[in-house]
Amino acid sequence: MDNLQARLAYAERIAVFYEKASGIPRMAGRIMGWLLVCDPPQQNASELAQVLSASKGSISTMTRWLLHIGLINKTTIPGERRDYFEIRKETWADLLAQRFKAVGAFRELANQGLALLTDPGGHEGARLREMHDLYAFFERELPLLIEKWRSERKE
Amino acid sequence: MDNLQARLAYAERIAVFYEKASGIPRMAGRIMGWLLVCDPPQQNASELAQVLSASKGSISTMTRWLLHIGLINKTTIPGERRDYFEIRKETWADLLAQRFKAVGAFRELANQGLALLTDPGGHEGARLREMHDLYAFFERELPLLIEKWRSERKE
DNA sequence: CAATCAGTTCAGTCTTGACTGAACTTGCTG
DNA sequence: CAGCAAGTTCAGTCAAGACTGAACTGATTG
Repeated sequence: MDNLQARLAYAERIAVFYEKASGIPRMAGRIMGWLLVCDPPQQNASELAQVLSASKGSISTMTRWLLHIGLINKTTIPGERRDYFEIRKETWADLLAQRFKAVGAFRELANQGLALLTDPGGHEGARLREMHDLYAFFERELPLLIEKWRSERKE
Repeated sequence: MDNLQARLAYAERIAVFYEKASGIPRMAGRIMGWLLVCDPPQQNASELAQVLSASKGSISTMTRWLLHIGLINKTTIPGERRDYFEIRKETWADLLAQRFKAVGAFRELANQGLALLTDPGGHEGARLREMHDLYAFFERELPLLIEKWRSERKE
């Protein structure tokens, strides 16, 4: 690989970005960033630890977490001890779909708030009704958008 | 107010939720939560500090921050020293619109990654191209969705 | 002008959680 | 079976940043 340093810097940039935007642990972001630009696209834990200057411990913890939330795949070649990690196909759409699920929870929270008010339908409830209606709107529309993306993609 | 305790518990729940979902500081979330259900909807700093059992310092810091990102309004009654805070109208749509701007940055990041590859159009670049295309799609569609919401709302 | 009230700033405390390193488990290989 | 390589677990360290409390600024009022 010719530009190792540049690719490492890129992984770091991805990590910082995801940390800011979604609170993803720095090291998990580094792994994701590196798996986006490394060659070959499959890497084992030792390689990750070495190239990212990280302990095996944090690689283990973070890969397990990334597996759990479905951002990466673990593939084992039969007859080999090593586990290989790679970016999952469809990762991004799935990630967004999952993130969007929080919208429903917010809509529900707004409901619970309205239930506390003396007059939910009146002036007092206007703040929460606006919140509720917006989240309900997006709860309805966002899955359609993902669907649209998936069908556009297939063509 | 009859159910002060219940409303406080609600503010706390909102705070925890926003902390998990968006990394918003706990106290800022409490203020938001309380401003959603308090009566009257305007509250000054001392009231907030007292009801939320917080120091004036953190109320000051967090209200400034909430003002900065546009979630609340500060209104001063002429001839009064006190500042009153309240949830901004249109807060939620603005908040989402702002959050969605990050999507453009991600699309751009994917571009930068592709520029690092030897053969961006080939097999090696497939991971980043998928990321790029998805974010580009949402960068295009999400503003339309907010627009749709705003026009539906006006009716 | 003294007294008080509303709010800001800032140094210090405390908590949380990411990360390391070492001990441990597991499975392959000669 | 001994030795080694891959990975996991966990106790301990460290840093970031949320929050407090006290000192401060500035405005109002008697």
